[in-house]
Amino acid sequence: MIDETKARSIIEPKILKGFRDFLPSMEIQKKAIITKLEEHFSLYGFVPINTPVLEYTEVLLGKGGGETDKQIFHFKDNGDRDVALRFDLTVPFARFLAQHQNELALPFKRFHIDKVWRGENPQKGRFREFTQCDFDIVGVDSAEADYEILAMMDSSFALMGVSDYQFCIAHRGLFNAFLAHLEVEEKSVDILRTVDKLRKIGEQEVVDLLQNIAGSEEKAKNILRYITKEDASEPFLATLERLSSLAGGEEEHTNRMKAIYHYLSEAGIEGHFTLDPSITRGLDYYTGIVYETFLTEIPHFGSVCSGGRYNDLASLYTKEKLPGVGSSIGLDRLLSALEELKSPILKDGSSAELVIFCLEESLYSWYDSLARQFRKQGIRTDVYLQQKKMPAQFKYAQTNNIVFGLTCGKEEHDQNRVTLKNLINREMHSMITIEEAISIIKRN
RNA sequence: GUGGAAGUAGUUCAAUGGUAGAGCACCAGAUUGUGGAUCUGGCUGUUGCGGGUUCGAGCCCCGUCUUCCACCCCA
Repeated sequence: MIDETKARSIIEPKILKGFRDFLPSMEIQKKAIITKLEEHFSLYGFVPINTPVLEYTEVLLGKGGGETDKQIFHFKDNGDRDVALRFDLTVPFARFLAQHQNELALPFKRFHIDKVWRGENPQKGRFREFTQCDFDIVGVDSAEADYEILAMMDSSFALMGVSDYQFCIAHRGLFNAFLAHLEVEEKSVDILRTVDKLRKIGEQEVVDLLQNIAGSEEKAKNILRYITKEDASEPFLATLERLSSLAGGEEEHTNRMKAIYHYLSEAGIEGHFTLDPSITRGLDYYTGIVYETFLTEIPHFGSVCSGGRYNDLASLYTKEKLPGVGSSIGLDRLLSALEELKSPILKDGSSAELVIFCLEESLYSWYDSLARQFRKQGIRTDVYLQQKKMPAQFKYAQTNNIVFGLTCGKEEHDQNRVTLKNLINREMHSMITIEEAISIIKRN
């Protein structure tokens, strides 16, 4: 006989850089949050869609060029087609809209929670495979739509139990008007990227860089004046007026922002939003309001929820003009951040609420019938599948964070009673009826 | 993709170029129809992987993989 384990060569179990396994404790929490968000979006009348993980490379790259090219996973499939893993959920959504516009009623409100892939170098909170949670409104260009997305961001964060965050918002259109007023709009991409670094490298560094880009110290200082607040307490509307006049008395975008702020105030949530003109967003398809979300204690983690208005996203795929506004929550980054913060939101997930211990293997059928009765009541019930000594069974319950255990043997079976134990405080309820056990568990 | 630091048991960490270590966790047995105990015993491991230098490498050199950090960009 050949020793099989020795004859067979073992393949080293390993996974790719930036990719991760999720153990039950983490996956249970992630699934719970996703379920909550899905229910939440449905309450706003949003509908779920899905798109393929793999698309034609040309579809995802669009006009191509830029950073996306370098970060996208692409390869030839078995039929020699150029294919790519989706880089975000927004571009496939644009393709989806162009392809199905006749089947959809506008405005169209959709959400999509799924994985995306980027060939970036990983760091803490930055992965090559991660889950995004997108929600968008397409087919309407109005302050009401802009506001609704912001309101949903706010209620989503409240729902997830996250505290100490700040939604930073700005207006790309207003900023572009300002750059045009300064006559440096042809440099806008470089300027946007530099401005974005303000909170990282500081004012002086930004001015130096801007001076090279814009051509004069005067213009660089003007840009800095635009992107910095007079002081931290400057009110939203005062900042807005100042930006408007710096942009030469711009009205259209300013009025939009005023209207959005009005709705936020009426809803009583304006305090969660800061007008931060240094927020610009690198992606060049944004045309209106833009936003990023930082956790107060760890801003270096980067934005955990961002997005904005894009008034011509589907233009690559259709001649029809489809304005939209949307937002994306970085679920994996948010979870990493909460882990870093040791957030109490991340309680250990449990596999079940009740475990039926095995005291007598011969009573298995009875255990199973008990389990069916508990499950009928919606109680997640686990049956221990072999007769092991009790410490081992208790340990099993502990590892899986199960609160209640049913310890029943011949005595209980003969009297059709059960003995229920709270495994946390070790309180025993001996020889009670199943109905009593159910109500104790439900009360917990 | 570029640059820097690190990688030792399941985990937290030790070991001058000279024989693989400690706590916790885990498994088995010792008393069990009720626990986190004690005792005994055990696995704790090709020192991330592959080469090189050396009589001899966890340690020095090269490559590679992964993690973390910075850049780039971003969720």
